[in-house]
Amino acid sequence: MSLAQIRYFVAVAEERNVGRAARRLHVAQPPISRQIRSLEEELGSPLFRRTPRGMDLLPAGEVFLEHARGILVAVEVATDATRRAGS
Amino acid sequence: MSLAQIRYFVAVAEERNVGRAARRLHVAQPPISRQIRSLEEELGSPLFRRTPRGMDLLPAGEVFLEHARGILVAVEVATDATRRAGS
DNA sequence: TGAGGTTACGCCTATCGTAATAATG
DNA sequence: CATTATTACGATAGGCGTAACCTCA
Repeated sequence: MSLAQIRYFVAVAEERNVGRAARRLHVAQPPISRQIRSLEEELGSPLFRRTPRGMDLLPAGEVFLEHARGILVAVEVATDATRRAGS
Repeated sequence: MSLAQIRYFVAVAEERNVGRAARRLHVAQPPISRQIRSLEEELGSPLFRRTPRGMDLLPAGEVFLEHARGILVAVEVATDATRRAGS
């Protein structure tokens, strides 16, 4: 698992659409699609249901989403606190 | 910043020695040394003081260490909770 | 049949390991 | 001068983007 995968996941979960997530993150769709699949494989279960209109969060995805947001915030907090401590 | 960098950092901080951290993580010393330096550059300040006997945590390093442990735990918790939810 | 997700494929960057080098008490 | 960290360097793997393809209401 990587922080990029977590960021991609959160964007897709919030946009419910890979293409919009890609534009928001300034990357192409395929990297997002691949990283989401890789994350699902690592976690052992699908996080989204694919529909012709986009991506619907499954229950496992909802669980991961809450934790994922916390991880990204924790990284920011760690960065800021360390930068402050180093000045 | 990557989760690998955070794991490398925690190992070095706990072992106070790059070589021991490397053995513990089953990688060679140079990757650890490089990733620590890269992390320090990203955070804008050194995290360790280099001595001929190893690595001493600086104040900024102590700050980062506490946050870093929390991030790694959060990743584990997120993984376990999601695996459970998907079963 | 159109909107959106996925696969194929080639490139390119990042990371690794081995070996050589530096630094310091 | 021994111990430890770092730099050099070549090899490999992982990630990205473009283009082609699939899927389903």
